[in-house]
Amino acid sequence: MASIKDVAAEAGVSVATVSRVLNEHPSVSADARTRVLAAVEALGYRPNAVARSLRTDQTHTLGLVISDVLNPYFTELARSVEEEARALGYSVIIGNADERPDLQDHHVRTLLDRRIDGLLVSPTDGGSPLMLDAARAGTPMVFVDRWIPGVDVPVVRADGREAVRDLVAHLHRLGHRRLAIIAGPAATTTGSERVEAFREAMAEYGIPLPDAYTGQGDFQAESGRRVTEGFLDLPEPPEVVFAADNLMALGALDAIRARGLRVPDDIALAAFDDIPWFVHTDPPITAIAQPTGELGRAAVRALVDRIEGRPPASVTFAARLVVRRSCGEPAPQEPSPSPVQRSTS
Amino acid sequence: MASIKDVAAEAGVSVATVSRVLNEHPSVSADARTRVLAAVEALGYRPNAVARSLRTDQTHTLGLVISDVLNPYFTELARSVEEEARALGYSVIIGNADERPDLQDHHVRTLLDRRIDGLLVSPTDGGSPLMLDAARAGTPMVFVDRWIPGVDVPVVRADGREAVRDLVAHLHRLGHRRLAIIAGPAATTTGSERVEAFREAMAEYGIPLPDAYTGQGDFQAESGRRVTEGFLDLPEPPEVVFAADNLMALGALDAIRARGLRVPDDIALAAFDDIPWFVHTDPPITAIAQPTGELGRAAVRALVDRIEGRPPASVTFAARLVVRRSCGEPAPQEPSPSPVQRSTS
DNA sequence: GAAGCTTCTGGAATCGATTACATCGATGTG
DNA sequence: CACATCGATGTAATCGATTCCAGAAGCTTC
Repeated sequence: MASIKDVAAEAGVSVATVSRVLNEHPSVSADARTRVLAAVEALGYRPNAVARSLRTDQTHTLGLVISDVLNPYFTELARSVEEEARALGYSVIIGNADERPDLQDHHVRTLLDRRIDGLLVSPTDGGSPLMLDAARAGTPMVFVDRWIPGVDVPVVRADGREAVRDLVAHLHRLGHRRLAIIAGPAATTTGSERVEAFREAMAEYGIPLPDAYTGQGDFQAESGRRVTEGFLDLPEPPEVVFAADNLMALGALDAIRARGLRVPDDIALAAFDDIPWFVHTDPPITAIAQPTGELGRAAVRALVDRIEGRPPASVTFAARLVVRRSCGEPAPQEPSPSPVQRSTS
Repeated sequence: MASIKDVAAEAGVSVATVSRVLNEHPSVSADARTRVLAAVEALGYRPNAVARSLRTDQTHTLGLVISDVLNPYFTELARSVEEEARALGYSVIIGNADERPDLQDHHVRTLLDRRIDGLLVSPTDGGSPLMLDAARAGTPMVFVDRWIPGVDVPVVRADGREAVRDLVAHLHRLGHRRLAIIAGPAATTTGSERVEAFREAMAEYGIPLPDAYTGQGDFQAESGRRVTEGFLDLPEPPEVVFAADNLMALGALDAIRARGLRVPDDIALAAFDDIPWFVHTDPPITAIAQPTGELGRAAVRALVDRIEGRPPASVTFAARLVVRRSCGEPAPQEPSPSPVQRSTS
C-alpha cells in the first residue's frame, strides 16, 4: 500500500509538502497542491490512520461498552451513538460485555490499549479497578443508561421514576394488588433503581412489595423465565409481573406460555424498555419507553465536549408509560406506525 | 501514560529488553525479566497498540460491515463474529451500513484506513469500486450471508432454497394458491435468491408468481408496510405474504393490523430469518431459520485462515423451516425454550 | 542596492513500539 | 591456550505520518 513517501516521490516534492496538502495547511503553492493531488489520485493513496494516530496522539475514535448487544434497547443505543459520532467526525468501536464484568474489563482494556479518545460505558457492575483508574487518570468518559455512584463522570440517562409511578397507578386502577417484579442485578443502577421506584410507587397505594414477589434476574431472557416460574409456583402467585427489561419480559412470556396460562386473563405483564415487537406480541405489551436515540446522541455530545476541552454536562431524560393490553384494559388506539418508525437520517 | 521508555528507565534496562520480555522472547535473563515485570506493574504500563501496529503492520483487528444493526439477524451475527474473533485473538470493529451503499463505502474506507487485518462483509449492493479494488489488491476478505457474484472472495452463507421449497409445500398443503412475496433489493444476493427460490418452488406446484404479487422492499420495516398495503389494495389480494426478512415482516404485520385484518384468517404471513420474538407475536410466525451463530463463526475462521496464510474455504449451511401458526395450520408443539436460547459460551 | 518581509519548501526530529545487528563475557572444544 | 559458540544485552534503524525550524526565492521599501 502506497505511503506518503511514494506520493512525495511521484509528485516530486517532500513528504512535508504532501502532509501539508493533505491537512489543508495554507502555505502550499497551487502548483504543488495540484501535483500532490494528482499523485494521490494516481497511486490511490490513503493516509495510514495508525501512523497518524501515533504522531498526533488522537484516534478520532470513541469506545462504547454496552452490556448486551442482543438487547434491542442497546442495539438502538449503539446505532444512535454511531450516528452522532459519525456526524461529529468520530468512529465508534463497540464492546459487548454480555452482562459479564470480566468481558467488560476485557473490552475496556482493549479500547484503552488502542488509545481511543474517549469511552462511553453502560457498566455491568459496580466498576472494576481498571475502569475507575482510567476515569481517575483522566480518560474522557461518560456513563450512559447505567452509571456508577461516587465516580466523577457525567451521566446521560433516563429517569423512569415518574413512568413507573404511572404504571403502578394504571395497575391499581385495573384492580391489581399483588404486583411482582423481576429485578435486574443489584450491582447496576438500573437494576436497583427500577425496584426502588416500583416499591415507592406501590407504597403510595399502601401496597407492600414482599420478598417473594421480588425476583432476582440478570437482564437476560433465561432469568426472566426462571423467576417467573418461581412466581407461578407460589401458593398465591402475583397478578402482575413487571420485568425490568425487555429480554426478561420475553423469558416471562415463555414461562407463562409453557404453563398454558394467558396474558392478561391469568396474569398481567409489563416491561421496562419498549421495543417495536411489543406492538405485535400476544397480547401487545405495556411498557415503559426510553428516548433511546436521544440518550445515545446526548451521550456522544457530552463525551466529545469533554474530549475537545468543553465542559461536559450530565443529562437526564424522562421515560414514559406506553399502555397496551397486557395488563388488562383494552388499549387505547395506538397510532399505527409510531413504534416501528426509525430515524432514517 | 507511561511508555516503554519509562519502563526501561525504571527497570534499568534498554527498551529492547523490555520489548523482549513483553513478547516472551527466549533470551532474557530471569533477573531482567523480573525487574521489567516489576516496573510494568509499578507504572501500570500497557503497550501502545497503535505504535505496535505501525511497526508490525498488524492490528489484530477484523472489520465487519453489516447491512443493518437493528435487524436482530445481523445483531446475532455480529455477536457470534465478535465471540469467535475474540477466541482467536482478534478484535472486531463493526460498521453499520443501514442498507445504504454510501454508508457501506464510508465504513469500508474507514476500516481500510485503520489497516484492519481483514474484512467481513455482507454487501448492501453490487459492490462499490472501493470494495472490489480492496479485494483485488489482496485485502483478506470474506463475504457473509450476502455476496457479490464474480468476485474471488470466499462466501459463508446459508442456502434457503430447500427451506423455501418446504415453505411452499406447507402453504400448498394448507390450500393457499395466491402467494405473494416482499422481496429484498435486487442488488443483494439474498434479495434476488429468495424470490428465485420462491418462484421455482411455486412452479413445481404449477402456481405462477405474477408481478402484482412481487413487491419490492428494501429489508426495512417501512417497505414491508408499504408493499403489504399495495397487496391489500389489489382487487384480488394474495392469501399469503412471504417477507424476505424479519423487519419487513414486522412492517407487514403493522399494515395488516392497521386494516383490522387478522392473521392467518384473513391473510397468512411467513418470513425469512427467525427471531425469538416470532414465538410470541400474534399469531406466532412461521419462519425460515438460519444457523446464524454458525455462520458468524465459520466466517471468522475462514477470514483468519486467509489472514494467517492458510487457504480459506467457502461454506454453505442449510436453513430450515420452522412452522408456527401464521399460515393457518395449528402449530405442532414447539419445544418451549429453543428459540430464545442463546449460546452462553 | 541593501534590508526586511512574505511565501513556499525541505530536512530532520518525533511519536512508541519491534527487531537486525553488534558486542561482550562466559563457556566449551580441540 | 586459542578459537568457536552461545546467551544476554544494548544501539540504532524502521514503520508512516506531523510539525518545528531554517533557508531560498520573490517582493517591498527606503
